[in-house]
Amino acid sequence: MNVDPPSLELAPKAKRPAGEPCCEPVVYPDIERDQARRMAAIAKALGDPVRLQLVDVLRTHAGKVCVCELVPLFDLAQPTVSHHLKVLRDAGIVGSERQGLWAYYFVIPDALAELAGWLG
Amino acid sequence: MNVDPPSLELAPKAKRPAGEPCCEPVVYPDIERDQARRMAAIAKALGDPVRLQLVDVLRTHAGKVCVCELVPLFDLAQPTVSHHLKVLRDAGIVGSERQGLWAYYFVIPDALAELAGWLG
DNA sequence: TCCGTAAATCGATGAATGTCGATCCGCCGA
DNA sequence: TCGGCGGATCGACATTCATCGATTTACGGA
Repeated sequence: MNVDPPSLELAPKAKRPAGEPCCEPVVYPDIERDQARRMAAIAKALGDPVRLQLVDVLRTHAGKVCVCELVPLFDLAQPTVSHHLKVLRDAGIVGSERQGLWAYYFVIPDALAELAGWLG
Repeated sequence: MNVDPPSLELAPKAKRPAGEPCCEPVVYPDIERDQARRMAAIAKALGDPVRLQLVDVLRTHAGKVCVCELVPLFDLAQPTVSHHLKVLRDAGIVGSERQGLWAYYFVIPDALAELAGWLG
């Protein structure tokens, strides 16, 4: 668990006199910042237990699921669940479709692919 | 992109008279709720572009990285970066180690494994 | 012992978030 | 045409969050 590597190239080679920077700055390409913003937005939407369970249910039952099935899963008021679904929709994770009185939600394929790939 | 499945088993079989529930409730085991809480906590910690980039840098440079290398990567004050590192540490994603004046951070192996596995 | 430096902590502040009740909108059956 | 239902939206509220400047802590060099 606790690693103890000799010292990586970016770390200070040894003790230096104070007053000088301990190491050369790490460059971080701006291109990856956009990717980081996208993935962080997805992670943020998943960063709530209710929303993560909503996505889990939607993924488990591949296909569309009626909102009236999702609300009783949680000890929350209906507007609250609707709000969480909207957050997931705005993040591009789920989509919705109305059929008469009922509304159905489904996971958008590949919406989580980038984050999943980054996580390994 | 836009699926159009016939109708999954959990959806109402057909149009029903209003006043009756449109479908039987989906059961969601309480055991998975704990897992959802854990993964949501991880996702929440990653749900900020700065923190996600911090983890990315730490993962790219396998090993320990000095805080003094991380701060200039962002247009943020040093206490702000320190705060984000604390959030990641509290979430169990990274660990820290002091060596003299400097502090080194590293990614804790398998900290992201559960979320990564769930994402597929 | 004293000073300078790296990093963490504190306190404040403005913005975002989760939750709810009340209300509104669309669609259906009567 | 009307009433009822599912679901979305609105407004309010308390809480959390991201950020900063100022301060504190810990360590090393002189």
